[in-house]
Amino acid sequence: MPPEEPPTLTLRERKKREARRALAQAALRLTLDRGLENVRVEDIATEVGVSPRTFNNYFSSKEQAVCSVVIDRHEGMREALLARPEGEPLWESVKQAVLEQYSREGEPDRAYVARTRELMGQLMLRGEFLNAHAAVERVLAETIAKRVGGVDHLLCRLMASSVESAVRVAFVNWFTEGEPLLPTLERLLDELAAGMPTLTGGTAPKPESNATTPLGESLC
Amino acid sequence: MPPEEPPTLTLRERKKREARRALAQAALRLTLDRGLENVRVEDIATEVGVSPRTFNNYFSSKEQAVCSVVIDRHEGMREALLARPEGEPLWESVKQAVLEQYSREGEPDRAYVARTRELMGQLMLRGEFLNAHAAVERVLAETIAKRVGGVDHLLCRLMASSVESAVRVAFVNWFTEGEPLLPTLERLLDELAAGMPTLTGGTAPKPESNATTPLGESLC
DNA sequence: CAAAAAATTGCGGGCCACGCAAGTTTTTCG
DNA sequence: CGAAAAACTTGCGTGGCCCGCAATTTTTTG
Repeated sequence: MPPEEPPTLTLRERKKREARRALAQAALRLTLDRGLENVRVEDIATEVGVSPRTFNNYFSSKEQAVCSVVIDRHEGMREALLARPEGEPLWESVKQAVLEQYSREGEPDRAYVARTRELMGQLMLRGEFLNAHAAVERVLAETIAKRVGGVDHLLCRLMASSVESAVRVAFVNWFTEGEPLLPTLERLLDELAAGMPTLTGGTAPKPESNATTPLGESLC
Repeated sequence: MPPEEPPTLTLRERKKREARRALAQAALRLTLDRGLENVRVEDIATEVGVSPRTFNNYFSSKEQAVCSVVIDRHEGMREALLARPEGEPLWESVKQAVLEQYSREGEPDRAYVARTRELMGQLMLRGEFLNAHAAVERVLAETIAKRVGGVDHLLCRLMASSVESAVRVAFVNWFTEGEPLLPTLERLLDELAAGMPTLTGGTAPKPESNATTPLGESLC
């Protein structure tokens, strides 16, 4: 008998994950090469060596397969957030967790920038990409709730949702303007945490003492 | 010759708008009655008295037709925002504009709550609803940019995006918890404007002088 | 009123999602 | 171990959707 006894991972389970992963990757690769509309389900299935029908056992659409990469991101995000030290301010924790997650993936490949841009456009159009982000958002909200003691779910969802907004905006900015992702992301999260003083600078709704936003003028 | 000379609205144009509107409404009504999966394109077309092929001249999918109601909201939002007085603080303007728009539509029909919930579930699943929100978001960002002088587009997009986040969260809260929409919305927008002090209250990232957030304790 | 411009419609094709009923692989248990 | 059970894969067939194309009808224009 084999000495390896995987704790809770039956062989079946491993195979399933493997297949799913392979399908998602194939879908992404083919889409980056040819554009989404030139990839048939049959192509993806063939690439992995599996029947088209089987593809639909794992994903109910091409778009879903491509976006599953985005969805899987939630795991890393949750772990990163829960791993932050106890006493740290919430916004700082969230910021670091998000940055950590996105720096782990690295700035996307230079050669694929054009393709990725195209892909993003298509996925934005079809709603599937946004849908995927919504999934990440739910997990993030849960995690935030756990982090702060889980009282006001509404606010947790708001925070998660607006953080995802920042991510999306930064992403779009990256692939339309070519500016690096992480600095933009950091800046946007800081703005969020402060109620966007740079925009509202001259006419802050809750200035109290708006000594923190005099330099915002240069941009707005 | 007819004495009426519509300024820039040719007859053709009116018919098109009418048809589009009729199709969208039919799509929404049927979906609320039966659920999206039980509505075929053919049904919608028949309801309006038009060929199925024509439906696809106006909308490229059922989902798009249903969501066009959401998209049309952007018009009202833009006007409302641009109509706010000059000197008003930006967050206040945005808040009032959004509230105005959503109070104009009125709290949704009691009888349709259950149906609407179901519909939202389906539309959330298909990403089309989120897609529609993204469209509103783009217009909102533009409008905000115009409002503040249009310099930092990135921040404008962030603000628009997070405002839409608040709207979505309030909406979901409405149809899952049954709480009234407008008060929730107002509260969420206030929280956004202040960087969500209620959540981060005890551990604000940019306290400077955190004399503004002592009362947040009650919730968090 | 006639020619031009624009919309509607039917048809045909390609593709996609999924239910169903074999067939195959993995797991379980005596 | 070895057979029954459970889980996954696959082919087939169905219904549906989206869209290009070309013919027809409607509206506009001069």
